[in-house]
This record gives sequence, structure tokens and C-alpha cells, in this order.
Amino acid sequence: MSNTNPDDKQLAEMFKALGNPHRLLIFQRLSNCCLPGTRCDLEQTMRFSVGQLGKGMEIAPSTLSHHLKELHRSGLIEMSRQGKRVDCWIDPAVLNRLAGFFYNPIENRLRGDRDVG
Amino acid sequence: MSNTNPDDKQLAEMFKALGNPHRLLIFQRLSNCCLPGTRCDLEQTMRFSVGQLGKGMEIAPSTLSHHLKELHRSGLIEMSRQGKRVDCWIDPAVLNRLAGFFYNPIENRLRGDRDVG
DNA sequence: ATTAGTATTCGACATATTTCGAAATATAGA
DNA sequence: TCTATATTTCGAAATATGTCGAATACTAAT
Repeated sequence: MSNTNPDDKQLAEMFKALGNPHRLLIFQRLSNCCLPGTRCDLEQTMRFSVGQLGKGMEIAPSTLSHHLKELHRSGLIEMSRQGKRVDCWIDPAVLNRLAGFFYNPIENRLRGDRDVG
Repeated sequence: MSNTNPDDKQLAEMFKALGNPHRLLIFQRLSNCCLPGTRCDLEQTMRFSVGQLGKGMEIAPSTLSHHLKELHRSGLIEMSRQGKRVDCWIDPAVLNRLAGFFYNPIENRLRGDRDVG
């Protein structure tokens, strides 16, 4: 795309990654920082090993690995080996960036939150 | 996907639609409700005709039409014929739903906005 | 060193997506 | 009705994606 800057290109990559139901499910598991009714620990990011993330998803390990690689390549998740396992988590800044992309000043001003600059 | 509810399925459809750079650009054009430094009109949703949306994008009209259909099918945009033209716009509720998906209670509590239920 | 557990790479196949041009459809106006 | 403008549908081709099984790599413990 000639008229697509690098920033938008990465954004499209992220959305493409989330466009697959398996990958969306993985992302949701990682972004649920706390259970309903509980508090989140400020110092703690939700981490799951590759194996844990695959629990309940009926896909082959190789397929799971492929999806995690896509999520990582797009910039949605972080990964690092911890002994035998590989842990995955989401950098909170990613959530903020994506939420900000959809932020709607019209609707939110209706709620009386703040003004538009 | 057996373990994917209808809601998540539609969410994945939306992200898949945004995963294409051309479609992301169209969506961005429609979601920019006002120019930098200006105010948005509360009563007005940003509308563009199919032809206007294609301006500057080097794709065939048939391709543009295809992408708009995808955006519409996923639930991201609305379309309605207005004479010779077909107008497109985004329902603000869609923006809120998507922003909410990425909403991060941890980061936002750091900003002192509010507490977690 | 061997083994067991965990995860990735590779090669292959089926299916989906992107894209176009040509033809068709819809609408407003002469 | 005929024409010009705007958009969609259709069919085809090239490319990308999702999936698996088999083989490979990494790590910890025996």
C-alpha cells in the first residue's frame, strides 16, 4: 500500500492477527487480568505458558505455535522461555494503544467526561 | 470453533475486516469525525459515498465495493443508497464496543480515573 | 548421556482472500 | 427513452492462510 504509513501497517497486522477465532481466544485469555469480582495486581501481568493457553482449544500443538508466532509478530503479545516452558503475556501499552484507536470523542463527551482539545 | 460464542465470532469478523490495509484506511476515514483542532458536531456522523472513500486509493471500483461489503457484513459500517450514490458511516456504538474490548483496568487505575467493580 | 516434557520448524494440502476486468444494475437528468 | 454517473455482481487468477503430522530443538531431571 503506497498510502499506508508504518504505524497503520502494524495496526492492520494486529487486527489481522485478532481476526482468527483461535488467536482472538488466546488474546482474550491473556488480557483478562483478573477474574470477575476480583482486583488486579498492579505489579502483575497475566502470564500463561504455551501449553496452558492451548488447554481446551482443539488444535494441534504445531498450530498453536503458529498462532502464537503470528500474535507475537504482529506485536500483540510478548513471549519468553522460562525453563521448559515459554510464557506469554500482553504489554498493557498495547491494550491502551488499541483502545485509543477506537476512542470516540463524540460519544464520550455525551457522558460528560471531558472536552475535545 | 466449538468454544467460541456468537459475540466473539462477530468480534473476530470485525478484526478480520480491519486486518486488511485498504479496509483499515476506509474505516479510519469514516471514524475521523472531525479535523484536527476542530469540534465534532454531536448530531452528525461522518458520512462518505463509496466514490469518495475510494479517492486516493489505487484499487478498482469492484475491489472497493468488495471491501465495503466486507466491512458491512462484519458489522463495522452502515450503508444506504442516497440517489446515485451509496453513503457509508460508522455507528458510534461500534467504536465504543471495540474500545471497550481493549479497555485495561490496570493502566487506567494508574491514571486515577476510577476503581474496579 | 538418556529420558521425558514442552514447544517449534518443516512440508504438504485444502481452503480463503485479494484483486481485476467485463458485464450488469440503479439512479437522475436531458 | 436514452445517456451519463455510480456502484455491484460475476468469474478467474494469483497469493495467503489454517491446519496437520513428522521431525527437530530446548530444558530439567535422572
